[in-house]
Amino acid sequence: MKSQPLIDHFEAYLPFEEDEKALVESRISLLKLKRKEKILEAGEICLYYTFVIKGCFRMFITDSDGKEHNILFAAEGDWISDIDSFHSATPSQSAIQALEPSEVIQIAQQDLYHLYLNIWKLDRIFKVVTEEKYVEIQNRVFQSISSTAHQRYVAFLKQYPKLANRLPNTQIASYLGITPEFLSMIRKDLVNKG
Amino acid sequence: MKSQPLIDHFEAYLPFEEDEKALVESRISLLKLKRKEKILEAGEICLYYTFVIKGCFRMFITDSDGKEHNILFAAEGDWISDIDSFHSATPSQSAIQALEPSEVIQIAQQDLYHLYLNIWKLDRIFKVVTEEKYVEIQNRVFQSISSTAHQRYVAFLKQYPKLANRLPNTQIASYLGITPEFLSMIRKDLVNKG
DNA sequence: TTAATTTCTTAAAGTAGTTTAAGGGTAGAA
DNA sequence: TTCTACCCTTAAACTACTTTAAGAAATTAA
Repeated sequence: MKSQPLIDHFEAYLPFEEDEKALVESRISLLKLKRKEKILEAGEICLYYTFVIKGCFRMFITDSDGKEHNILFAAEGDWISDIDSFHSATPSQSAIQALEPSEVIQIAQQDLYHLYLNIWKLDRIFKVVTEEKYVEIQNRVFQSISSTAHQRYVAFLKQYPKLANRLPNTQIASYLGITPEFLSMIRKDLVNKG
Repeated sequence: MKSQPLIDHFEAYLPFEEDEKALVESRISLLKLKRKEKILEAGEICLYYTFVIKGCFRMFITDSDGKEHNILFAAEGDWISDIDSFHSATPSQSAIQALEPSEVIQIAQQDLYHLYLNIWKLDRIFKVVTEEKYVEIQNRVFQSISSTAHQRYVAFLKQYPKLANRLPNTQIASYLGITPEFLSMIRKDLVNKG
């Protein structure tokens, strides 16, 4: 059943009946992506909530000088979408791109709303999922506002030890809000001074 | 009825029955605060979801050098709480303080959970409220990551024209992530160059 | 109304992080 | 296997923002 990874995810919050599982199964689609493929381009409307089964994605924005800035990463078991664009049906400011060959489950807007109306549990589950995502991004604001780049890099290593090994430093630098060159100097300092 | 402003807020999303209103009424409390009074200290567990009826609050963190950094503001009709601390019952990293004499409605954790169990609409409403808060903080990350302080100040003025007049520049500078001195120079530049 | 406190501004010196440039390393594609 | 595109590092010059200091203006408390 193609929705099994998603059902497992939901059942980590609340148990599901068979008819509920079947309804979910009927309203999702599976997608495979190559490295660098995008599931959302800046300026498009975000039409899907995307659940990562395998692989890794980045959400990023491009500033007025054409520079890309990573907002967040999503790996196995994470949701990724531009919530603003998805719900308001306005063009997205951000883009979402696979950093590795990846597999995802997608739910289109009208299907998600249909599921919300027919499975009350999903209101509760997505309330909690959104709260968790809120906490994640709030902690990102805490760090980016109150720490030096050096402290932020050390914190990133602690918080995402797996991602730190999977991602190229250019992507990490973009997430930390610094240049790859400056990250290089930080790494050098860390080796020298412990 | 002390819960009227909150009921009005809820009914902007979905209509409520009389018994639902009565249940809400029985599970909330009203609180008045003086300027500078805190509803949450850093290190405490956030015990309440707080809805602002009148006045204005800031949520801020204190870094290792003792400097305060504003994360967000909340005025009439906004919710404010440390969602992480509230749900995980762990000490809050942030503090919440009134910037003006204020009036709020508070819901304690166990009361909110009781309401969730008895009024299904609240799962949906708080899912949407949290999505809205997520979008707000995501836009903050977009700006803080991809703009100069000058651009961020101009964007702040456009986005929060009412707050810009109500708040002292020290609070705005802390939100923008710059010193009040540098904000002063930005304001001077704006007057000179348009 | 007065005193106390906070707020705003200016300016000079200092620093964290950027830019530019250039050489060497590494992985995916053909 | 070789090419090509990307990735990592170093270093010098540069810039956006901070720090410190100090005086004037505005708010708040008494």
